[in-house]
Amino acid sequence: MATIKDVAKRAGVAVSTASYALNGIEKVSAATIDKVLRAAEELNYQKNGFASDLKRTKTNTIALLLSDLSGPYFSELIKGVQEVTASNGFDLIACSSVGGEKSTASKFLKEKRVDGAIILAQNISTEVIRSSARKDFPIVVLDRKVDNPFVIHVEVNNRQGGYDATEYLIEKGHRSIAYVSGPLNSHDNEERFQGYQQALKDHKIPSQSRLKINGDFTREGGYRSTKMLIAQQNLPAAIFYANDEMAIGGLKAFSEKNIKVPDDISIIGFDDILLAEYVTPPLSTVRQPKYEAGALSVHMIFQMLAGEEVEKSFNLPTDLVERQSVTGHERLDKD
Amino acid sequence: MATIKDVAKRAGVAVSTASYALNGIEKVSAATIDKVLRAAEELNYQKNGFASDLKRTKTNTIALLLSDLSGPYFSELIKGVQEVTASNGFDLIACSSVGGEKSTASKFLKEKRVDGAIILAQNISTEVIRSSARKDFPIVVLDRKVDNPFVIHVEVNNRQGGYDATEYLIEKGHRSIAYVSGPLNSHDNEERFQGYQQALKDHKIPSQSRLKINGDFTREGGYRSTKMLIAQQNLPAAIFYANDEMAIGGLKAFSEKNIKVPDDISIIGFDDILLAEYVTPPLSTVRQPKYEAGALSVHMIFQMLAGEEVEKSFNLPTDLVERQSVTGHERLDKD
DNA sequence: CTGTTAGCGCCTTCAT
DNA sequence: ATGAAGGCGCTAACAG
Repeated sequence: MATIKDVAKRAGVAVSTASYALNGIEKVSAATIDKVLRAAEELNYQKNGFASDLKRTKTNTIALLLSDLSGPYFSELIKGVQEVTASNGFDLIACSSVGGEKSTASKFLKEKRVDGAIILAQNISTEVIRSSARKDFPIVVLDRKVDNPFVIHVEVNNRQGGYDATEYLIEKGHRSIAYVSGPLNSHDNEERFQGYQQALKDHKIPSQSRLKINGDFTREGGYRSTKMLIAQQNLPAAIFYANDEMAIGGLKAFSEKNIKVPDDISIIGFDDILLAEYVTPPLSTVRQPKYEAGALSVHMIFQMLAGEEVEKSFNLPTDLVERQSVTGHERLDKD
Repeated sequence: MATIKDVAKRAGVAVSTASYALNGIEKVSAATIDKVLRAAEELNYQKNGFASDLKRTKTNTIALLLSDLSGPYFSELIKGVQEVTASNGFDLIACSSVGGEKSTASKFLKEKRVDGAIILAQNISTEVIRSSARKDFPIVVLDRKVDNPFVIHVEVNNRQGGYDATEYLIEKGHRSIAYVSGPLNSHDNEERFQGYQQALKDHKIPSQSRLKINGDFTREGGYRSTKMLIAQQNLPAAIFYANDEMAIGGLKAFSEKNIKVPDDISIIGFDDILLAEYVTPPLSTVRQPKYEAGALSVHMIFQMLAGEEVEKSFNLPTDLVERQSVTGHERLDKD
């Protein structure tokens, strides 16, 4: 591989001159630029990005660290991040944190291979984040709290979202409402659950522990939980699934048992993933402002990078989207 | 930021010793390792990834260059790539090529910031790919042909897939079959179209140019094309959409005009995206082995990296997946 | 087992 | 306008 040295030699100039010419710095004559460019062309010269970054101590790229690159869930978020990043002339790379501590994502964090990072990946330890963030390496976290002046929190208001979903069900006349939860260590899940509890309480509906059941945020988990609920012979009037994936799993369980949604039971999800609109019946859910979250995150990174004083915590509102998985008719409740 | 020098000084050893200790190279005593690690800990030392890569001239990471990170279409492909990459102890980063020549993706290619790359991004020029690939930087392309001994082609047999889809429609008794195409400059589209034409020919069905219409691979495009077809008052018995997105757009157009699929018209797509199973009616389509393509791609990169002699071109078979958008009853055809 | 040292390829100050 | 030279932080001979 040709280096800048080779180019300089071939063009018959000093390395520094070649560097100037290559980087378009106004210090060399047109003739020299021409010579250098031609030499570079002939040698098929490509600059070595690392050497350059090392010298500049700046990469002009930010990283998006995701627990799973292939998750369709991230689509909108990525779009938000991507657009803002590009419009600021920065590069964006995405990497996955499968593998936990030794994942690519952790490595990028620890080795400061980028100028800033946005994290949505449970399996990266808070400790790593805390010890990596610093003035010239701001980090935005979307799924937790980290105690460090250089990390910014962008959250959606999961609690309010959970509250709204539950209250919506209540207002439709349902009183026994189950909650199919995500993993217990999930902050998001916890918040949604708090909202659910609060809504129940505000409407003077006693919460029953048998109606809280774990679905692990997966479609499979939602399917299993729903089957259990069905097996209990005492179906609630409505179910609030802590995310859409689980709700879709639930839909499958119901359809297998020939239980009609929403005629026999009302269900609502959370997230508003792409699929929600296409399942049968179309799933009512709580939309998360994912695009906005992504865009805001990058925005904050740039502000931090510019040394500006910024808000450290953001809370984005959710929207209830009504489709057809909830009805207004209360079914006969036996409890 | 603390450097290895600081660590060495604090531990009271030479830099090389610190380096050995930090990298777990069997050359230092346990006591020294301990001293160094402690010093590193105290200084909150993090290695500078660039310096390290620069020195090693090896990054242990491969890049996946996609035209759009947020496309749900890539999900399975990414999964295949990710798993194989991880199981080989390499890192994976994904980046987008929005922005064309000056995109992050192009930059990664040109500046050799990774050890190998997998490309599925129309808007990266073949020229850049050709001039970047070399012995220590193998590239696999999923969407074109590039003339360079260090680029490998992994293709899905689009032609056969197009043929199969068309023949399937023919066997179901349909004779007037429209083709809603993708962008004309798309290699994939062209192949699918060839397959379509060939099947028609083999079954002695004349192809009519009015039945070929451009849908641009987008849902919107499929919607528009379908409306045009409907407006012509002379609907074909079946439509082969060159991808699922367009077919889903078509479904919308039909439902608006109250035309029943598959009773009034049969349609088939291509890709088998996640949604295909969930639309109404579930879409029959041609599945692309995306996971396999991803896995195979990385695999080939590793082989190249290991200096092995390898096959330069692969052609993966497609599967026809029957769902409910095609019927066996031919409708009355007027042409 | 530990220390000295020479670069990796590039950028950039300083001198010419 | 151009050239010489000193690092950026790290690794890996080589010497002890």
